[in-house]
Amino acid sequence: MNLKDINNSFARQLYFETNRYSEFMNEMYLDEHKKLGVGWMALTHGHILLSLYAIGEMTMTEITNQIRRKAPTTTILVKKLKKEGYVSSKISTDDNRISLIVLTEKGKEHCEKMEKFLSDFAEAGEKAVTVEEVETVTRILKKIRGNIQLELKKD
Amino acid sequence: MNLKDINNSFARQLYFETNRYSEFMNEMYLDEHKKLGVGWMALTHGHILLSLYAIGEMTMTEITNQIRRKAPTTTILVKKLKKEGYVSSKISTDDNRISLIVLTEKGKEHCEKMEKFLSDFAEAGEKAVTVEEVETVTRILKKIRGNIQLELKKD
DNA sequence: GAATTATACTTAGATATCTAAATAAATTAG
DNA sequence: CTAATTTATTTAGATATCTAAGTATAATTC
Repeated sequence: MNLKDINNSFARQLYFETNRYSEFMNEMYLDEHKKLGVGWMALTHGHILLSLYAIGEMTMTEITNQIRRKAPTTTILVKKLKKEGYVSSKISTDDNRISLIVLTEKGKEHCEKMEKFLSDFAEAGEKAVTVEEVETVTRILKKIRGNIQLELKKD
Repeated sequence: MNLKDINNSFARQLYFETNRYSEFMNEMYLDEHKKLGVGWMALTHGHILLSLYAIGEMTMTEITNQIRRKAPTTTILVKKLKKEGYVSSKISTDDNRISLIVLTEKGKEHCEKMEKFLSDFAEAGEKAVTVEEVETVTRILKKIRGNIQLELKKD
């Protein structure tokens, strides 16, 4: 297989397409943040706030898992959110190592403002594709990941 | 639509799945770079080298388009690659603003080493999925992007 | 119950990435 | 032909992200 073929390979084509989708989601969120006057807020900050809104109080480790980043990233992002007044923290009474993070009023208000956008966003998605189509995409992407991993581990 | 539904919406599910795919590709590349003793080399550095290998001489702007990053990022990445001896540059004789970037011997050797990996990678992908499946994924992701953009632009 | 190991989180340091502004050369317009 | 605009690239400054190492507390083991 030559370089040109490699560049046009299925794996690569799907990589470009999945990247484009991720970037698209990112842009839509950032545009909305700008509209709400919080242009400094990255997608991940928003993700933390919305998780807290949905789930309630969370530990740093739980947030880390939710946003699928490493622990130091969470430290920095939560510090920023605290500085801007969107969250507050307290030490767990059960375990002094654990910080419990909660939304402030300002944080809740932000999430309420985002809800309309998110809802419209989600509904536009539901209209565009069916549950079968989502499953198809998921299945195919998983299959190619699985197979590549399997084949490359042979050696 | 409530928050829980939003979080489980098609758009969001696909976002998680596409992210997982991108991250998977990233990890596989980085593992290979580590194996080749170039752990410092990010996916994008590799992308630049392989584009130069496939296309030959490129300007900074052309590289910027290839890697789909902004111009200052290209400056930094190419500077690093130059410092490490993988590329060299010269000013265009036609237009003094333009830098032409080429692979050095070391850069070519790196790409040759990567070729086996990329080829195995691509072939594992070809075995896993069909052209129809790739088209299906592409079509569905495009459709949902297009529809969300359309619906949200109404206001 | 002292010593070891595990867990939760932060700090330090590096870097890929961005936007905005600067530089410098080429092109266009009046 | 000079002035304004466009184009190619870099510099400056910020930040989200990472790994590795540090700190402090809790749990386990001998």
